[in-house]
Amino acid sequence: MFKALDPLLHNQLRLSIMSILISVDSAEFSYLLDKTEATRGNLSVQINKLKDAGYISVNKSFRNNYPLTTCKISKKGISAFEKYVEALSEYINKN
Amino acid sequence: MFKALDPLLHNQLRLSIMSILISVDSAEFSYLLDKTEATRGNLSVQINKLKDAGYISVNKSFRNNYPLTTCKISKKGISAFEKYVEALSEYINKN
DNA sequence: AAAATTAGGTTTATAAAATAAACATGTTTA
DNA sequence: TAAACATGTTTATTTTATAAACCTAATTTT
Repeated sequence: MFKALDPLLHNQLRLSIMSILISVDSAEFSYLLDKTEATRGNLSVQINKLKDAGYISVNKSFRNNYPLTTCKISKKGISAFEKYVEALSEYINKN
Repeated sequence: MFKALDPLLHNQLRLSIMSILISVDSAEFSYLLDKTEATRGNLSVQINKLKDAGYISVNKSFRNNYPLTTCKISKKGISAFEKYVEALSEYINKN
């Protein structure tokens, strides 16, 4: 009756990250920090979980001598997100 | 930017329970067990959390000599559910 | 030029939550 | 009357989320 909800997406911070990434080309760590209002530690952990799942790719470089981490959603991430939204609609569309 | 997601509702089993209860007058423990496919232990725990939050009321009686637990969503539960759905739509409506 | 502060994260330790397994209590059936 | 069933509850374990502490290097302040 109820489809499973991808546990990786069914978390507020990770869902926020994915929600942002799905509507931009890519986003910097600081941008995600600002938009999600998470702590740096938590953001770092959740970014890595999404990366490990292959839902996003993470690029590390330097800008003005400072480390710069940039995230981008992957095809797999997009389809997981879409699937999650579809599954969820089963729960919340009280038909 | 992102509204908080009521942690009580942001759980697959509790959300399933609420999703069922919002569309029926009341539901028995066994019915919820069947529809959610949860274990009895997990269902029991989550029902109690929803009850403690005032999102549902729980009635205990007997039928054919066996215990019978019946659940019903409350006004508070309905509005929490609606609020949750609204908050969630912020995350998943990639506008 | 040392000390303090900022930038940009990561790692680790703790707290909270989810879940299954074990238990409880009574009932029915072989 | 012993085994199996019905209906949950409690407890113990595993998983997860999160914040605090830490790290490295760059920059600013005194």
